[in-house]
Parts: sequence; C-alpha cells; structure tokens
Amino acid sequence: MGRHSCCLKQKIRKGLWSPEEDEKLYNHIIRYGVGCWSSVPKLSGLQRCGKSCRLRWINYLRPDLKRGSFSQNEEDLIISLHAILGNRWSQIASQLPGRTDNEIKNFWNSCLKKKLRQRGIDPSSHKPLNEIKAEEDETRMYCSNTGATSEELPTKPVFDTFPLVEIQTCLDSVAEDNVNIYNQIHQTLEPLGQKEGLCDYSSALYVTEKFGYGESSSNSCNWNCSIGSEMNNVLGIEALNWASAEKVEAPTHVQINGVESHEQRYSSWQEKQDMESSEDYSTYPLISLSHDLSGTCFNVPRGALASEFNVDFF
DNA sequence: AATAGCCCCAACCGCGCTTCT
DNA sequence: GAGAAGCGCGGTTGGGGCTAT
Repeated sequence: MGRHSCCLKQKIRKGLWSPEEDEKLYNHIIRYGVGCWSSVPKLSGLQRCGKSCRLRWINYLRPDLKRGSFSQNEEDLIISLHAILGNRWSQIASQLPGRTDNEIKNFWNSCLKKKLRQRGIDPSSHKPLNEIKAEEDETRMYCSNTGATSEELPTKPVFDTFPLVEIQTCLDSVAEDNVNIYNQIHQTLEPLGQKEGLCDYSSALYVTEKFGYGESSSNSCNWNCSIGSEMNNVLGIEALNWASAEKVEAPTHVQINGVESHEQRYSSWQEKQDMESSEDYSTYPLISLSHDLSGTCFNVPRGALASEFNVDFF
C-alpha cells in the first residue's frame, strides 16, 4: 500500500503545527464533527494531509485530553497492562481516559522502561533481569555444546494453548486506586465462571475486548470500540489460530541426507541434560517469545503467565 | 558564552486491515 | 472479485530544550 495518495499531492505542509493551523482544524471539527479525514484539509483550508489532521486532533486538540504528567496510579496501570497486552498501546490507552496511545508509548519508551530496569525488571518480558541473564547463559551453553547458532535454536512450547492468566493478582495490585476498572473486569469474568483468580487466555481477551471501549486515539474516529472486530484481529484470531493450528510442535526427529537436524541435536542435548540432572523441560534455554513470534501480532509477554508473572514491582 | 551530548515528545512513515466502488 | 481509498496502529525519526563541560 505504501504512502497515502493524499500525501503525494503537492503543497502538503509537514512538521510542527502552527497555532493558526490548530485553530482551523479545531474549529472545523467542533463545527462539523469528524467525518472523512481526507476531506478535512480541503474543507478546513489546511495544507495538510488528512492523516496528519487526524493525528493532530487525536493527540493534541481533542477536548477530552488529559495533559500533564502521569500519576503514580496511571504509571502502575500502564505497567500492569503492558505485562498483559505488550506493545498494544491503543488497547492500553483505552484503559486510561484522556491519554493517547502515542503519549503512553512515549512515556513507556522514555521513562517507564528505564524505571523498570532500575528495579531489576526486564521491560519487555517483565521478568527479573538476572533470570533473563541466566537464560542467555544457558542458551550460550547449549550453542557451544551443540554447535548451533542462536538463529538455529529450535523452539519449544513456552506456554499452554490458552494458558491460565493470573489476571486477578495483576489487577489486585492496581485495584486500590482503580476500583471502577477492577469491579468492571470482575463483573465480566464472573459470568464466565472465572472467580478463582485465574482465567484462560480467551477470557482475558474477552475482558480486554469488553473494556476496550476506547477513548484512546485509536478509536477516536467514532470513539466506540467495535467489540470483537479489532480485538479479534489483533489478539483473538491469532490466539485461536495459535491454539488450534498446532503451531507449537514437539521437536521432530528428522535426518536428512545423514545430517543430524537441529531438532535431533536439541533432542540429544535434552536427553543428555535429563540424564545429568533431574531438571525438567523448563530448564531448556528459553528463546525470547517475542522474538519467536515477532512476525505475528501475538506477542503477549511470557510474564503474563501465572507461574511467571511477577507482581512485586507493582 | 559556546557547544556537544542527551532526552523527550510531536509528528511522520509504512504496513495491514476494512470499506467502498 | 478486484482494485482503490481510507483508517488505525506501532515503530521510528528529528527537532527543540535542557544539562554538562
């Protein structure tokens, strides 16, 4: 698809918006509302592309925006939601009224990542940094023992299909100051029979769907979340496919032209490891899940797993 | 006072998806 | 059904402000 056709036209201004441009856009939206963004520049007399107008309105001019620094409460909420949703900024923003996805993304990249590292937490996986280091050491050991490169490492099932998500613990941590969200999520979980603190992944998705009511920038066009459409695309379908299509397979034993495959090498290595210690499968060096699945939209961090979820820092 | 380096954040870009024709 | 147009999202960039030297 590439660049939008509107951006190819001549006389399109770029860069920072002047107060005059802001005024023109603001007055136009207030008077006529948000319709077709591509026609907004023409109708409002701006020499900008529709996309630029949309962004300016969403991130700066919208009257319901909350400006200023993030509160501790918001900070905690962002961290806990990021542990569940990953870099789905629009979904995270939908839980923080008056904040845009861009604002949250910037805050995360410039501030929260740093804070988490200072607390010894890996911001991408939400796991302790020393645990990450141990995994890397183990991966290096495996590579040196088998001759495999890091790119060739076989994957292993990292979590169950529709794993149990300890959403309760995570939410409890922010419940004190977010009573409304907390209560709403509980009311949603209960009809699903999820009262014990753990819910399956599909229920967690349902919750994020239900509460993606969207005052975030992503939904600003009509500011109503189309339940089940976007989330199904972004999370649900991927998760369902992932769960059902046997994407995670046990290492297979294949020997081609007498050359031992990496799967076989891994299998041999694993057997050796099993012989040497009683460690279970989980001791195999983990490959970053986000890396494995980088080509998909499904990058819920492993930290969201019940067994691995670290809530100490909340 | 000058300037180099760093940080923050507004804005842009590219891509995927949906809707329209 | 195919192609075009439009929308939304996440990643990246670059300019301005701040700080250290």
